[in-house]
Amino acid sequence: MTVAFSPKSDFLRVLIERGFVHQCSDFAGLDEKALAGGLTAYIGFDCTAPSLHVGSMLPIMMLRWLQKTGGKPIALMGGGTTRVGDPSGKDEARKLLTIEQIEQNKDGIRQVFDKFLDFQSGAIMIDNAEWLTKLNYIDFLRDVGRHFSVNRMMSMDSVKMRLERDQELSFIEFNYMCLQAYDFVEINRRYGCLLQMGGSDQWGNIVTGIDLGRRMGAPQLYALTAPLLTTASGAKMGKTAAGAVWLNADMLAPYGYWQFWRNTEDSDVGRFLRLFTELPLDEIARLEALGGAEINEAKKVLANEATAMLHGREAAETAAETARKTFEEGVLADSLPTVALPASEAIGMGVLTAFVRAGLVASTGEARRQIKGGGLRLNDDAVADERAALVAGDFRDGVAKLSLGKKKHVLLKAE
RNA sequence: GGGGGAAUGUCCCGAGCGGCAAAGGGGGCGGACUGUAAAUCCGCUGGCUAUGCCUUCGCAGGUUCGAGUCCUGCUUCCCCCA
Repeated sequence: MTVAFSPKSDFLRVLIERGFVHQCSDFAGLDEKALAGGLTAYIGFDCTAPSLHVGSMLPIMMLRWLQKTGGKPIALMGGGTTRVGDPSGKDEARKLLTIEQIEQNKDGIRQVFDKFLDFQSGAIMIDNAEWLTKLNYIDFLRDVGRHFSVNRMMSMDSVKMRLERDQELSFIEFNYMCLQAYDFVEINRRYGCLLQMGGSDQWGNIVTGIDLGRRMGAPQLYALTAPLLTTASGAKMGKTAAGAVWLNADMLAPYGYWQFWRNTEDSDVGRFLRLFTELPLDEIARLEALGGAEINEAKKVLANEATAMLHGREAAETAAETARKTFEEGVLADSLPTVALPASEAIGMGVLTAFVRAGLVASTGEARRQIKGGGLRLNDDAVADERAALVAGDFRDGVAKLSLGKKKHVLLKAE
């Protein structure tokens, strides 16, 4: 998406240059506010999982840039809205999370924000449970509900689509918009926040909030959305074979995170460097221009920078080194993911079981199939016999290397 | 309130004359080719202590040697009429 507007403020300039901007309710007006300094903006995050995943990196980076350009970022935890459970999507009797679970999730998510935002100097994290749970239905209807135009909500794309397709749109879901809109007004009232950002799918909700603000006498509010991120081949970002690409280290080790970025498609490298690193644009332009196999250098830079920001420079370097040894030298790197077993159990264990225990395959049946397809390797030799067992000699220095395909390696350690 | 449809492999979509571990796609995984890329081609895509055994077609019963398929009841969803 090319944005024609030429901003005067650093905030908008950086966001536009780097490709964060999809739509804005009023570029000129927002630019002015940003230029005046101290712009406060927020983004909402769900608390449905104990960690955010890469899909959330884009909004997180927007908050980070806001702070870097002199603004005040607010990370809003959806503790209140998560309690209702977002009903969008159709099937699934979705289980409601308990309040304790939500609190735990919040703790996990907070760890990530600590790395990207500076809470000592202005950034804040809030939870909409603080005000939403205290709402009284009658009061809410009287003071807030009357300002919502159902006509208008019916005309929103997300709603129209559902109606046209005869898909159910539950009352809760409809109310979700109202709560989210109310959040915006409430956050403005409490923190003087003028801007809500989010993914492009949030446009309708944000604009509803602006509308509500106007009717409730709030100052002019603004919306800014980021493009929905897909890879160049159209897949949604953030899912890989191993599952979601989590941001918390205890759910995905730095090595795995590094690998995720390293495996970026060629045509995504430049875009991702702009979005997910803070390298200067001319440097990125240089990296992006690399052709052929040289583009791999750009991918390494991307992986290093992105991992360093999340897990620290040291962890990034370790991951890079592990990858270098593993892929470029074919040497066994002792920092690969490791699964430890008692020696008594490990030696004599069937290969099928071993790969299951290492977490590379889900069942012995899958292991069998992978062997047929030549996908499993033990110490870099293809496993040919599914009945083979691990012997003491397989453990060099107590460690055997199990591989699935070319990229996934796990060390099995006999203790 | 009346009438007519629908629910399939625990990722999704979807075929399925009483012999079914169940067609076909998408997605995913693996192999070949490469550069840890893309594109392309090929294979795989219920579980297990495995020439066998066990569990799967909304739920519960029934008919049958044998049920995803036929019958009955129930649940949920959709459409038309009121």
